[in-house]
Amino acid sequence: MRIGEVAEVVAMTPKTLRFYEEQGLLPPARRGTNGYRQYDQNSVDRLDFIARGRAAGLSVNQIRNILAVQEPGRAPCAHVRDILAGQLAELDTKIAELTALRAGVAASYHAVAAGDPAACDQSRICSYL
Amino acid sequence: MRIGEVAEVVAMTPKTLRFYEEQGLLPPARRGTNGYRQYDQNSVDRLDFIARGRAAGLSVNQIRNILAVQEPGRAPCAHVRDILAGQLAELDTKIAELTALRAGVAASYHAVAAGDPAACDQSRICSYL
DNA sequence: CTTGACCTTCCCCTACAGGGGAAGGTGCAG
DNA sequence: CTGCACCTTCCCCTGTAGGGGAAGGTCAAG
Repeated sequence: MRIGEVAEVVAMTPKTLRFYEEQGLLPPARRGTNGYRQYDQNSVDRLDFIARGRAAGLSVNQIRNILAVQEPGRAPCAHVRDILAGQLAELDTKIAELTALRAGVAASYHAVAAGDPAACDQSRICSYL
Repeated sequence: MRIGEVAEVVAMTPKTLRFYEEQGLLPPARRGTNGYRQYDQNSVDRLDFIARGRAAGLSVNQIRNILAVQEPGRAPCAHVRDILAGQLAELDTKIAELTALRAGVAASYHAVAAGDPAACDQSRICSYL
């Protein structure tokens, strides 16, 4: 398959596939006599895997780490599990921080909303923040 | 206070303070006769607010929107309230997105953790992601 | 034969949030 | 007076995840 066909199958662009190859997420593609990259079902599977990782919020770097561990030896799943656990912890922290900030903004909002609009209009200055 | 002192107090660098000023998060600093920027407790308070926002994952742009509301002499309270409401909605959306992503990652994590390591070894790609 | 669609490499561009370091001015201590 | 730490502006660099478009090669069809 040519790069454009594969790209369409996996819902990416040729640019993205070349980028992933350059970044080491794909092995250097075989080339035809014309120099065109040639792909097969293996490539599609790998790209689908990459797409799932991206959808799970993993960075290209994290995915490369996962893929690199597959090559030599064993236990890629344990590695994947650890990376996902880290991802969960990161998300939990971020959610907690955002929730705290939301509370702060909500407090400001209620202070403003509870203020007397007349006083505000008079001074043209919002004094409730 | 000089820029370096303030930077240390708020655990940032002088570079960052100049960057925030350039980006409109800080008003253009007063200057001494020598051209040095001069800061006061107001600046520190504002920078602390910015730091909390950044720590919560808000972009400089979002923080600027929040801070623009606090500029005195500008907007009536109704407008202030609306902008804060917009910020709240944005935060809610972001929290919801992160929460959904967390659920997806958690599902993948449990699938991997519950998976058979043998099956993992067989396929070149972790089949549980 | 030529057109159009595809492919190749190459370099630059985006937004984000600053960091590095140069070249030059300032202020205080020894 | 000199050294050093600090400040100023200026421009370029980093990493992320690609996108835009140029210049040129290739292939199938009309």
